[in-house]
Amino acid sequence: MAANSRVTIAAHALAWMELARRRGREVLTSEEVAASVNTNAVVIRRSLGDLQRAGLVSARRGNGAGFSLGRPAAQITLLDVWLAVSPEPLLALHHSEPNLECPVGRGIRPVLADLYDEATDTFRAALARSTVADVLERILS
Amino acid sequence: MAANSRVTIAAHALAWMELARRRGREVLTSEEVAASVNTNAVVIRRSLGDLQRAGLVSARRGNGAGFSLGRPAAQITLLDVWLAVSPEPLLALHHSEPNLECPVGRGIRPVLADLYDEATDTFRAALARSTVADVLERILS
DNA sequence: CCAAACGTAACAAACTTTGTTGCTTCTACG
DNA sequence: CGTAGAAGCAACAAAGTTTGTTACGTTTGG
Repeated sequence: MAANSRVTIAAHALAWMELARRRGREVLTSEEVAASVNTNAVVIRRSLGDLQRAGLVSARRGNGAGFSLGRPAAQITLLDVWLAVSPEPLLALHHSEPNLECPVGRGIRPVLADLYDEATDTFRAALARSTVADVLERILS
Repeated sequence: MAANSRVTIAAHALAWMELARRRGREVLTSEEVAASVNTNAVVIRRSLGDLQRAGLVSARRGNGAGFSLGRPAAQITLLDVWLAVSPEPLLALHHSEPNLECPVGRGIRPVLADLYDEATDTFRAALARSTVADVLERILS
């Protein structure tokens, strides 16, 4: 249960919302999304809450309410999704400070942080190349 | 404590071993490495054990034993380190199977797996561009 | 033989993730 | 204007990781 499946859950929800939209259902409840993802509705509300904070979906409350896409699926990249739901860096530095009396302990953190950032940037760029619409297209083809 | 600091610990250990080597100390004990990283010697033995299994370091046991680099620091990339210590994928799929009666639930997993693999490959390629020797150079400069 | 150091198992503490329940808040609609 | 339906949210448990720690076996140079 270690790794992050939040991007997967969120991307699944968005693709399903887009498919429903094409079928004429603009708004879905968390229950309906949860049925496709096969999880609890609260888990979906939490995930879609993250996406809402990032503007990727909008939520209406009250009777007959639910979630809808905040903008066209072709304008939501997987990078947008990742940024919305994934607060953790891909690689972490030491969590207890290294020994500063050692030259390596003293100097290694900015060096690694820099290299990790570079690698993370290429990862992000790759995610930015696919949209929710692309994902749905590939699912349906 | 969520994210992976194993690459950091291992890279720190390797850079320190290389610096010690240049100073004439070919072999370091786990205690000596632990002192620089500022952690427990058993943690270092676990980490260097992973690296040893990947051929990046060698360990000698018995009296006067310790760890030494398995090949030149300029030939150990951060990708080698990552592969040696990081079994987890960067992004995970659903851990409970999605609803297979929904088109999205049925088709999304290979699509996402493919996209995640692409992004992970660029991440790996970025890590492959730096070696332990590069890291040490940047620390010392 | 024996001392030094790796190898490894076992365990606790802290933390995350997911799932779940229960309650509150909002709002469209009759 | 009340009510039902649905999001929002807090709290909690179960399971899993990570890190640190102790303890003990295993190896080997001298």
